[in-house]
Amino acid sequence: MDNKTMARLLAETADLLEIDGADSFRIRSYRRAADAAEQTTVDLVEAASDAARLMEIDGIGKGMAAKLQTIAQTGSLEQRDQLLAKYGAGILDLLKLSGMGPKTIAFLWDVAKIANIDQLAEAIAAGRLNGLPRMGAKQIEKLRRGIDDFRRSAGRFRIDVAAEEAARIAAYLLRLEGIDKVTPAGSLRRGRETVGDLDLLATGPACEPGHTAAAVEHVVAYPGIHDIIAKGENKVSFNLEQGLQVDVRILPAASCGAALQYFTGSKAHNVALRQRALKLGYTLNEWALARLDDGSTVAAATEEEIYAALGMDWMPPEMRENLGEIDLAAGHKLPRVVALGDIRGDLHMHTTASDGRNSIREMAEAAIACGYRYIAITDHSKNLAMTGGLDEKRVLEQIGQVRAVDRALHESTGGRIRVFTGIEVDILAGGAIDLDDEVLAQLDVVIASVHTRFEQSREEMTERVLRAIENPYVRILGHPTGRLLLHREPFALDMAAVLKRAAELDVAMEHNAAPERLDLNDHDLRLAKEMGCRIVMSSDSHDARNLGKMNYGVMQLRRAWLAPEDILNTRDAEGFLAGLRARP
DNA sequence: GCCGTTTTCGGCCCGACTGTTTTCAGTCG
Repeated sequence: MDNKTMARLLAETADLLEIDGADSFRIRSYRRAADAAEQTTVDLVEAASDAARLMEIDGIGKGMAAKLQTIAQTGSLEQRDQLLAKYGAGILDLLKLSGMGPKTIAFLWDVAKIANIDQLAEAIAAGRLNGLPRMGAKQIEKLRRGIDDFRRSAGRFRIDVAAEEAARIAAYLLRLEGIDKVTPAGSLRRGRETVGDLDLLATGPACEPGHTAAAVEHVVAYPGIHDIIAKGENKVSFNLEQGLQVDVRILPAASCGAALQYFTGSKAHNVALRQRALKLGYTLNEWALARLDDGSTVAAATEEEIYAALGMDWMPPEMRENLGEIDLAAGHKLPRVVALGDIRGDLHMHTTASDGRNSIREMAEAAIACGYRYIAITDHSKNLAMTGGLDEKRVLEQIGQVRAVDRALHESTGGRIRVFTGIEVDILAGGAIDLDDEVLAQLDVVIASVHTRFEQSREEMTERVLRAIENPYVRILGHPTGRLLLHREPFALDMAAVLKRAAELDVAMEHNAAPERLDLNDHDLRLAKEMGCRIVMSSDSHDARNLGKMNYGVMQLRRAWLAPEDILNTRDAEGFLAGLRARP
């Protein structure tokens, strides 16, 4: 049991209590405790032996400490179990549907005993929701669309979630003497936003042919396994508790490169590569690149050798989608794609002034530790009231604070870092911005983001965003598609029109590296480049610890073949500011 | 259920937007 799981149990209890109509402040306490459990660096299971230690954590009181102890001991929580027994496990899925909140769920359970998504879909199809209070045609249509969205994403996992699982399993596998290396392959390695299953390649003395029994037994003993799908001499497949399927392949070191290449894919890339191999008189499979005539191995131990034997340069996994990379690699003309180390500044982050967890100075110091040369502090503006967003007066105060930190750090670190002032303003109906222009004029970076989801037509949504970026002080369009991965479809937005206008107005597009967002997808990013749109990579950190975590976002940029020069914040501070739209 | 006290109970982030209303409940951030 890790902190994350404990946090999940508390959060689910909060959801269930909310559906059950419990006191809203008590529910908030569970949410706070769940957040605290997820954020804390204290190992909760270890600390559970001493309630006082748990209570030192902000948001954990006497009651929560006792509950955490129970979870640590029994792996479960009574309130949650009872409510799940009452409503069924599927009730929590309903909460994931767009437009479905606890009140609606409770209501539908009361009047129609709807307890999961299938029952809701069935009730809609049978017209049993028609005529119910607050259930008009539009509301029902919204729920129907929510179900479609949910089902489309079912079975896929966000890349960061999958990567964490992969790391956990890898750490476990490496505990066996004789497994030296575990490498993730598949869509995880290619940097897809979501992955359907995990491919892990294990090598080492215990993975050599004829000696894999101990390794196989070690794999099947992994504690997180829900059920085992297949178990052979060099492959074990299983499902994890959360439904993620994992294939662990046990491979001889000699075939490592061939296997890595083969299982990384993509399928289309591999098909094209095998065709090329055949033309050259070779055959390529997961064991080796071999000669067709006598079957002798040409290359197998590393990917580089295999690509080289095929007359090609090695390429990053993100590029392997058969979109022209094979010919380019054969002609030694692969473009250099951006890497994490190219990013020199982070332009979107929050502090305790709104909903962040750290001060301006702490963010700046964390940025230095990441090797960044500049950051911008961009708290929420007043319209996002629940985050404690800043009004005009507080923005002006914060500008002073940021400048002071900038000066102080400039002196103490010898110009190691620049701290820019900024704000993340909200785009209101009609494209209005929720802060006065006179205040915006004083900020280095103004990010305009759409936060609220509107059930508006594509035309109206697009118009709204186009209006917003016409504001002369808006320099970056944030959350351009407003999507949250796996939860919601992106806003219906004419991205081509938005990108074109942004390019004309010199407004940069933000590619938000937060893995739940990754605001622009592969297609949008390619389009942005085509349109000559400036792109800014940012972390949207609410915690200093997330500041350097742009790896998934950068993988996305690489998938779109973007070069360092396509990204504004690969430049130095002056170059970055100069690349942004000029302030009037 | 947590917190901070005026130390034993009262306060706890709130504004925009939608749909179904006809004055507001529910969802979202």
